[in-house]
Amino acid sequence: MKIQGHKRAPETVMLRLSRYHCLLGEIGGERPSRRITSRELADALGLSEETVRHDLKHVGVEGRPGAGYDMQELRDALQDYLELGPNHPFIAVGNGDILRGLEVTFPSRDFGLQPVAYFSDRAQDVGMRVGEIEVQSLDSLGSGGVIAGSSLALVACAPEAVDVTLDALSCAGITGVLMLTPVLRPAHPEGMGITYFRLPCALKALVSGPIPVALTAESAACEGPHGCSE
Amino acid sequence: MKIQGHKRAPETVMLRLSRYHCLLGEIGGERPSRRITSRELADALGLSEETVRHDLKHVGVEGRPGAGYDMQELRDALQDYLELGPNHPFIAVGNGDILRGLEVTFPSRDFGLQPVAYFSDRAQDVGMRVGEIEVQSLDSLGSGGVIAGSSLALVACAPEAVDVTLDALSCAGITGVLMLTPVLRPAHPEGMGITYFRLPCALKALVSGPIPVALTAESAACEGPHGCSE
DNA sequence: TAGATTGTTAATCGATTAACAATC
DNA sequence: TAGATTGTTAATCGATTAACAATC
Repeated sequence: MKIQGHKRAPETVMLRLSRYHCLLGEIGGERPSRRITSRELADALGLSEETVRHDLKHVGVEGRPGAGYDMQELRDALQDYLELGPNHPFIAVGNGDILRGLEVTFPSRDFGLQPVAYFSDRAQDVGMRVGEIEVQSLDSLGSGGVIAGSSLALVACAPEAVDVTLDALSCAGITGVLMLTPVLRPAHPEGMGITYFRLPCALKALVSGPIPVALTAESAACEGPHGCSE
Repeated sequence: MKIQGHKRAPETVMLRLSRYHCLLGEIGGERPSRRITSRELADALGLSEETVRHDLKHVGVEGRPGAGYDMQELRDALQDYLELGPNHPFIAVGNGDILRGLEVTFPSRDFGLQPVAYFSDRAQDVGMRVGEIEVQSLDSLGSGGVIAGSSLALVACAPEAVDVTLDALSCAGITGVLMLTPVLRPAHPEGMGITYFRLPCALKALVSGPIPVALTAESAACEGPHGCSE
């Protein structure tokens, strides 16, 4: 029942906006309140400063010529534009191992994201504790209705469980899914946005040489031999 | 010491080529040898048929007007162009949990990818078995030299360990890295191509509404309410 | 004021889509 | 031959880069 206010910027831009938001969260901790220029942002993320300014136009913050943008203001504006809460809730679906592993690999709270529930498709995982959270059965997700305030899910279940999972998530009111499980074309529940991270494809595309990129994803590379202690 | 033969197609195209390769691997098992049209490929992956034909031009396979492409020939050509072996080796770096979890979530062998070594940055994980593979210490990677025949790595270590990991991988001769750990700007060893999957950014970009996309990544979505048994 | 950086418009570049003739 | 689908060229679209005047 959420109303789409503004017209969203193109996907490419949305992705970069969230990178600015992540970056500001990181350096905001260091130097609390100061100004930051489009050049600084650009350098930090490997973009051009024009791109940054163009992107920022979308969110409607005003910079000060000669001085740059107010960090606090910029971060707030981004958060607003992205419709993010200060500790934005999300749920995750996957086997117990990957849920536990992700807590280390992806410390979501450091990025302003808060896991609020974990679900597994494996019976053996149910009841296990991962961090502060007790793993629930996928069935309880399907029947249980809406998960408190969350519309976001990270899915890393087994390939066989993808369709069931998406159905259950849809019923639970999830509208945005980040899919880590590699599937070619899952059944797309209506009203659900899915972003795919295709591990096998990204790996295959990497083989034939450096200088690869994925969008989610920007990347850099340099030719020449690497200097090792060998 | 690999020589770059052909000029690589643009990144977007490379990514789609690897999707075709994955798809052919999947349906190749079902119906062994037959022809497939650009329309079929396009429909299966949510692309336009013109895009498919353009992409396929890059790899240099010839289709037959009125009939389509020979599936076997196409798959071989893609494999060739992507410089993939039939069971292409890769290594993975991450904590024991995520390594074990990924075996389920991402059954790499089904996609023609073969994990040949696992490394962890946590002492407690060393010696543990994940599938057939014994987890080694990250240190042994740094000192050990080249890993048999592999130049590809999937990295899902802790954020603190990213720089160390990349250095070690570089020394071990790894030239392509798929980075799951979210880091803004890691030190890039020379000659290494890194693709980033930015979990926090992708999640944040998903919040403000359906119809998101990431490149790695295509996605679809529809407006309107979803039909649930509620 | 001078210096720096923004906001904005125009130019370039690349990728996708459309159109259609060539071909099996 | 007729039908279908490829290969290829042109048109469109969007995103990035460049240029520069406006402004703090």
